[in-house]
Amino acid sequence: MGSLAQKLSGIVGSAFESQGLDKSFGTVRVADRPDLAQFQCNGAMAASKAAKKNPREVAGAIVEELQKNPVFSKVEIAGPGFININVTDDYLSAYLKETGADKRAGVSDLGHNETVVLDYGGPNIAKAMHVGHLRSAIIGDSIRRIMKFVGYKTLGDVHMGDWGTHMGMLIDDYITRGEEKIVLDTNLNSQSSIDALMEDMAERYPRASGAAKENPDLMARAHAATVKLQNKEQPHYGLWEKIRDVSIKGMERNYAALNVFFDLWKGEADVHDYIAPMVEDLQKKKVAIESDGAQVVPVAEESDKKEYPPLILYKRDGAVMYGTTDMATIVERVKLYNPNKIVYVVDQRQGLHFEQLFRAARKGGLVKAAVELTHAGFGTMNGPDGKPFKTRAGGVMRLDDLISMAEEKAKSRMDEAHLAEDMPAAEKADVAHKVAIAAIKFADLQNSRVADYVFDLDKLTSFEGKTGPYLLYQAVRIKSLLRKAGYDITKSSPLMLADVDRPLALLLTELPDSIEGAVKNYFPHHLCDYAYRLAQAFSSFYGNCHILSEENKALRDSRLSLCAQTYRQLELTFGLLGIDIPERM
RNA sequence: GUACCCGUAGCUCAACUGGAUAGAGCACCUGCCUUCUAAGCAGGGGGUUGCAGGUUCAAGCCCUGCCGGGUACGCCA
Repeated sequence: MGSLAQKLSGIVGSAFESQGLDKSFGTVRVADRPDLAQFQCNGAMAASKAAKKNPREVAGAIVEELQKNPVFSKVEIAGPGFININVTDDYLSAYLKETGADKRAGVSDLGHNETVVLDYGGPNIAKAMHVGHLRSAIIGDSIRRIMKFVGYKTLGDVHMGDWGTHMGMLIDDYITRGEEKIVLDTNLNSQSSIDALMEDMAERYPRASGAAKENPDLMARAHAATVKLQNKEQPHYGLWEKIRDVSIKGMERNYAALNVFFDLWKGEADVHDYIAPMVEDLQKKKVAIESDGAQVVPVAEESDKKEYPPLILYKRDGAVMYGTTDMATIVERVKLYNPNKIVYVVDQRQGLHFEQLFRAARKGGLVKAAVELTHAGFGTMNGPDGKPFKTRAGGVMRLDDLISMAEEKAKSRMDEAHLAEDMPAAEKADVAHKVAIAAIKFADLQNSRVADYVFDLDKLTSFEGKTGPYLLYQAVRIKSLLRKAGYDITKSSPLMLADVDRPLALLLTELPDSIEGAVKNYFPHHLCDYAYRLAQAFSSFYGNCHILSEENKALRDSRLSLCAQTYRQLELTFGLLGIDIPERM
């Protein structure tokens, strides 16, 4: 179906065709000069070359054609050859009625049920989740929700880091100190028992890892332990299984708090059995060769402007690396799901790794040429000082600590504003939680994915301006209004558009553009921008006319209908961002 | 050293991939709560888009060269 601008593009495109010009020149967009028109088409200027006429002449012919069409209330030429367009209120109303009733809110089916695997987890099972996992989870989960909505079959995979040298270090430390019982005696049904092991690892892992870096003997032992683990030898493998089970419990808690969902709870270890046959195959194809005692896939190409190190499959000591498991994961995904796309939502700093991986995968014929492999990388989350985010003490902040801090801030801010005072404690805590998550997620998602961003807890919990809580507030306000009016939120009434209504009505036609823009480049921030503009347009509308006291019944119903549609769009958009709206606040 | 990313209002960020007068939020200033939730609304000041060239009807966006910041560059993930 598409946005209103897309529909108009079809009409204007036909007008270009009737002049013997390509219909793509007819692309219509929302005007960036609302004082001049509702929509604009810039194609006449681009088409003037092909037509060998001056731009205003081309535009003139198009305008003449369009003026015959009753959907337009105004079509005129401006400046060097812009075509400015207004539509009639009837046409606008009919569009809103149609999309308001549509299951997909007017968005076209872009996915065609194609399968896409999304990789946006990557927590390490040797330690508790920390802020470094936040962006991946938030952005990746949002992309998954968006793609699912536009018709893709989506599979989100947590893809745990559970098979590398770090596990060898940790497990070797338990064994050499004879402290295996700490792991093995952990009771999976007891939160305190789980916490105890997590705390033990939180102390042990950095110490073991630091010691191994200092001491080559320890590092050699860690590598040996890693090989034993990867060969599933005991007691290494048994310890590993328990650590993994305990860690998953912690991950589940964290991801549930963030309202981040995964279809697949897989890890590097799950693909272990694919590795040997895959490497054999690559060796047979001469794609994998020996180099410095390691087995590698060279990925450099003639035309390269920089150096591409090979992807290492087996290190000199025979252990595998993350490139190996990533390759094997592609093999598994192709075998089990046959995806059309695989999207990795991973820190931008791993860009080179993914270039190597994709080249090696294609060179080895692991995926068909038509399969899209994308690294949707993101920038660093910095603190207010502009450097990577740290605790006050300079350490890495745990994810659950960060969430509690945001909840505390949300709670105290609600108290200050005397909000939710009459609520039962449980509901109040739930609202504070939703406000905190909305604050964190919106602050992250509103920035362009590729850029670094500053995470300033004080700022994003100040609850003013372009923030998650502001958006929740507007949504809740609409809901409350509709409740008071006794107007069914799913209903729609015939629209009567006065000057105060029109900006909101026009904005409501843009939803498909913002969703499609978000899908195209895996950019959720386009959706944030739309949600914010919508909330603001509503707030302005709300301030400019008093709806409940409106005496003209038809106008009152029309406005309630606009409110309901605005709410439904906000709810949909927040849903795609992974943000929950409380009933009241 | 080589490659990639970034540089936009005092601060934090947008700009629908080349369109008209570069937009928001915070901060600052002026109004608005005895009517639907003021976490709000209406308005104001604030810019040589790092610098210099180039491409074209049109450049924050594309090309070249500088300046400044970040990141990555074989046996970690």
